[in-house]
Amino acid sequence: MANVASGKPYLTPNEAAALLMVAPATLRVWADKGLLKAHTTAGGHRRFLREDVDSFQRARDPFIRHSDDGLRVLVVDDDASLTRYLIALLNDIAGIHTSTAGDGFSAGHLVHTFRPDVVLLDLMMGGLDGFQVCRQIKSDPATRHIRIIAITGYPSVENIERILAAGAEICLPKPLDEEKLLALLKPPRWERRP
Amino acid sequence: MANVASGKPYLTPNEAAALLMVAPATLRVWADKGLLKAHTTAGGHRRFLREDVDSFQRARDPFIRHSDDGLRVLVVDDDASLTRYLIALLNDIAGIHTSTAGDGFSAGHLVHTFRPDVVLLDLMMGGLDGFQVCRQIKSDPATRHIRIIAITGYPSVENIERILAAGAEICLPKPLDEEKLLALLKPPRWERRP
DNA sequence: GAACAATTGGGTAATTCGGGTA
DNA sequence: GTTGTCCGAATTACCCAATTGT
Repeated sequence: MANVASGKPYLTPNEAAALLMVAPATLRVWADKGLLKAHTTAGGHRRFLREDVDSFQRARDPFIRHSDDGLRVLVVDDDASLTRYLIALLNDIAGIHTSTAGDGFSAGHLVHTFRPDVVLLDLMMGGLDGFQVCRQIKSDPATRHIRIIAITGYPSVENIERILAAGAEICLPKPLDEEKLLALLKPPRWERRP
Repeated sequence: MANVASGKPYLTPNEAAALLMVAPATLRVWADKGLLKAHTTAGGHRRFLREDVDSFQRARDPFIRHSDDGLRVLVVDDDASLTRYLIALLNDIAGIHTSTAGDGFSAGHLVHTFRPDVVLLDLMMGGLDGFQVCRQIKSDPATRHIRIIAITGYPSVENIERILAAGAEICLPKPLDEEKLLALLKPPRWERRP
């Protein structure tokens, strides 16, 4: 359970199996054959890294491009000026695709149609409870893997703890620290392996 | 508040073939021709996403009826008592499955995960613009087929015209006329509308 | 730390799948 | 254009003790 940020850095067999669209039993076979890199806990249970699963899938499924042609970032905020600023910032970086939602329905819609890798989520926007949104994204197996970076103008200890408990990876205060944000977006699971 | 009904996030060839009402062999042909989007497992087996199967089917026959196991109704309203009442009313009818959303995000989420045939949409709920929701559902090819029944406590001529223009099928005033609602839900749902 | 529910591993048998061909 | 059939291969179901997480 000890890890750096808050989200789980690994996938359990069930989660990995769901991602690869296969039964857990099949995953064991693959891992045993050495096709898919797996780590083991002290008790012998398998744990998978997202990047390993991704590259495994990418190597064999022609229809998976998900992480192949760019990082997909969804900005959820009703502050149009901040949104524009963020989009401009992110679009300048090669390989980042963006989309925005200014209301709850769009956010819920785009989580499925845009299929973001990361969501930049404003905690308090009109008519939208960021905590609940985060919890919902994390509770659906189909969207659980999406990284959530919370943004708030009220970075109280309580707010930060709540959103991390809801599954967010980190909570950034406003005004945003550009470099920090970009550093968060770029490195993790973005390197490609042969 | 929002119950999410989801099992496996993917379909095996047999399951997909059953949904499309063809033999598995036919599915292979379609997938090979690229007509139906298919993922492949490491061992070469095909896997299908519900959403891909649905859109394929809809492309072949826009008037086909999808859920064989009953009418799926999504109630979008933040008035918990009205919601409970509606759910109780609808659940009494054999063959009707229900789900509810009390906020915008849940609504956007459930439109994709619950896959309703009909949405009962409150026009003015806190933080949610019913007109825009309606417009969004109707503008997405993946959800365009969903019937929208609007509900409002302010059935002004303007409101009614606006929501119908946004793509709703009808606008019912509050308090609800039970019989009218049920009459709308029950018989016609695969009649062809031009 | 102890208790409990959910998940996992391992092994084998049963099922489903792909590709070629009719 | 769709389906049936055959066979080797891939995937899955099933059992229960052990591990994990809360």
